[in-house]
Amino acid sequence: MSAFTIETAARFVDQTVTLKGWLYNRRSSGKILFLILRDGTGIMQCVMAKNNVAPDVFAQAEAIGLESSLIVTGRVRAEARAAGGHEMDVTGLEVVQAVADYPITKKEHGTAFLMENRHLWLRSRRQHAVIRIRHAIIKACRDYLDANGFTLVDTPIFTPNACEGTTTLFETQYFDDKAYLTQSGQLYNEATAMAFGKVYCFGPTFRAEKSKTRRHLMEFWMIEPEMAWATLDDVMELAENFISHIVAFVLDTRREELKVLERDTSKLENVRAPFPRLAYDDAARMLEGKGTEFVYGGDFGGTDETLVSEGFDRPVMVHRYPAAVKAFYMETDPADPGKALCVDVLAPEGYGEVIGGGQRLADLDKLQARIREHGLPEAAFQWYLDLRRYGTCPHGGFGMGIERCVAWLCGLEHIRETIAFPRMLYKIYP
RNA sequence: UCCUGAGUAGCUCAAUCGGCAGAGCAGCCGGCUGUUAACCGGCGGGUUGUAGGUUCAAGUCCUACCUCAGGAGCCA
Repeated sequence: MSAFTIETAARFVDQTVTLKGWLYNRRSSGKILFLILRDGTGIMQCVMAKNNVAPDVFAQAEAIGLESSLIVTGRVRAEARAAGGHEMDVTGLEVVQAVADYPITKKEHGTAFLMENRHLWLRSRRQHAVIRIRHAIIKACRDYLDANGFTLVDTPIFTPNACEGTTTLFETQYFDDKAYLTQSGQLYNEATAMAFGKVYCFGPTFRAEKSKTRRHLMEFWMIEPEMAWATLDDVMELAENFISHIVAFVLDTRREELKVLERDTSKLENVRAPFPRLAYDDAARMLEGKGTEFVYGGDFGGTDETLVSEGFDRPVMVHRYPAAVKAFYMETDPADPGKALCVDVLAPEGYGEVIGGGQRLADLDKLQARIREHGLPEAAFQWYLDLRRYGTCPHGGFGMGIERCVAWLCGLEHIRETIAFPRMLYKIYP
């Protein structure tokens, strides 16, 4: 009986249960009171008839404000008229705390107000659905890699050097030294892949880019698998199977939440491997005459990504970008030395890049030359170069940004809703 | 960092050419035994983001600043 939660109400039909939760909404019709409670697992309508409870209990229930914490006792009943399919006939009520003036009301609010009250906004139905889908996505990521021979080896958050010299790092004091917050676990992944074969890391990453768009956070979570003895083709195959598994798992286990979000799930049903593969040169050709500012040889902008992906009903894998626009550790294409053996997976419906990865440069001399060309401090990379001195081999992997994946699967306008407490440009409260 | 837009009641927004500061929701009081953002009647609620300026008169026009939102670049 103590195990009752709203989510499992179907198992408790015709039983008297105790529900601990919060007052989500209330409607009244004279001598009958509809208390809509939430308990973290769902929402349930609790019906209190005036002649079923003591007069003071009824009066108390009429007076308490939204988000009052309550312990309600009553009998569970299947009821088609109630959202969720079940409701409770209330016989007992204990008010743990009567709340007045809960800031978030039933009518519409602006984004600024809701973000200022993010700690309370999380209680709302939409936000609840998003965070539960996020959880399902993370579980699917781990399950897939765990079931396919990958070992979780987490990488450090404090790092002494930049992974990619171009992006901005958050600098922090490390006793008498400076340290930076990680922006990728990839270089360390390469070390652990040489020790364990197939590995992944999963954790927060930090980018001090002054980006102010619907696709950027200063702090975001990234899952990064890395495989020894892998080519670009292996990396692409992993990426499409990985994403297919995640989408299938979410469709399978989070239907209710997708419904709350009014997500068009037909667009997600198509997401099955294999994904179309598009060479950079072909993608660039698709952009010709589309009126973008894209110039051949450069990277794609957000609108370019949308233009490329809109011709496909599932994610598209764009590979072999010009080496000049990619990071120093990318392996070059033996068939075209100007190109890097890399891949970006572009999500459909304009959600853009969710995965970036590729095959890593395996040769010691070439890697040393590349580090010099990029003006990176060679001394800091000695441990990384050791990986090429002692048993180098073809290897590769990718990183997937969890928040972009959540935004895509949930069909969200803005990435700020994909994490409980988003860190955004100049905004770090609450 | 750059470009654009917005700051008016607790919240979401009105306010015509510069001429008495308004509505819905929330709150409070009352009504209703099946409501679905319930509904119906009544009441209270304002230093119009901040600081200057123009004017008989500024929410409205001008200047600066602050905050927020949208977009760009960069990226996942």
